[in-house]
Amino acid sequence: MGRQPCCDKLGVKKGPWTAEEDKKLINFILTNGQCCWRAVPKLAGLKRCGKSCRLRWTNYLRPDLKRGLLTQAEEQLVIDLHARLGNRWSKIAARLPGRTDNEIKNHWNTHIKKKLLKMGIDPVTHEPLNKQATSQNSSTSPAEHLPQAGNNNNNINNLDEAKETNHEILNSEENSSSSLAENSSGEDSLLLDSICSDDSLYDSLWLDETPLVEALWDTTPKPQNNDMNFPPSWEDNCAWLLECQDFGIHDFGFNDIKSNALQTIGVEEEEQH
DNA sequence: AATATATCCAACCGCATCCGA
DNA sequence: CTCGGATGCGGTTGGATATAT
Repeated sequence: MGRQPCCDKLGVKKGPWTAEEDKKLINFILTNGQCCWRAVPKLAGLKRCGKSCRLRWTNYLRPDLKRGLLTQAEEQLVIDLHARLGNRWSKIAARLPGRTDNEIKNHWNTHIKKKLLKMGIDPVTHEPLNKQATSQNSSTSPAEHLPQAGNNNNNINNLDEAKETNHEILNSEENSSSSLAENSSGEDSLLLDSICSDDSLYDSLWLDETPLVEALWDTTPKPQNNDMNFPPSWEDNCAWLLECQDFGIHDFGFNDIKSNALQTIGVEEEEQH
């Protein structure tokens, strides 16, 4: 009854990844690209299910990942997008280059939610809490107001209002949290500013279209591509990845990521012995 | 210093969706 | 059109770490 679990085979490992496993997966993906995940464990010599490999790669090992806390601008963008998209973390993550849905989801649950509550804003509806108490009957989660295919006039019409609200949040945070402001890079601020000041771009953020900002970063396979083929966009644009396989990638700004990964591998290997 | 409690985040689980046969 | 396999997504869990008592 029901679907068989994908990882029910004996000998399929679960739990935290070891450095050795990371190494195998990194080497495999860098050499062969992201092909069908089901085949990856076997081909890479891993005793994991494909799902687990995909998750490990997309959430942790991918070289284009940013590390560390979300900047203020990113956080603000997450709030904006959450107000429109609800808990559609992958959609939100798609608008934040180098961030994963898991990361954003975790950050939302641990940081942003609390911040909004502290400020008297309901993190689900993005309405002021006291206002919500009076209009509880009609209020639902933002996701429920959302269009399935991006044509909800209410949302479009409310963009300015929502933008304003979110700018207020941003501004009040600037006053209350200098550390956040320090964390926010100039690039991020510019990114957010340009997005917020450009209505068409801002509107496009919550439509199911790849924004210009993201297009510059997008290294993921396009959906229409056959997964068995290494996506040309990824390979063509990231020839460096293949070069990175055997030597440093410090010239590309990803040095922290891979060297961290490999450092971690080294450290963990030492610890294990 | 020891213990309890809170917080964070990587990873898992199960359902939804996509897509080819 | 239907079915079944593969992948994607969002919710949840559990272990590690930080903080409070």
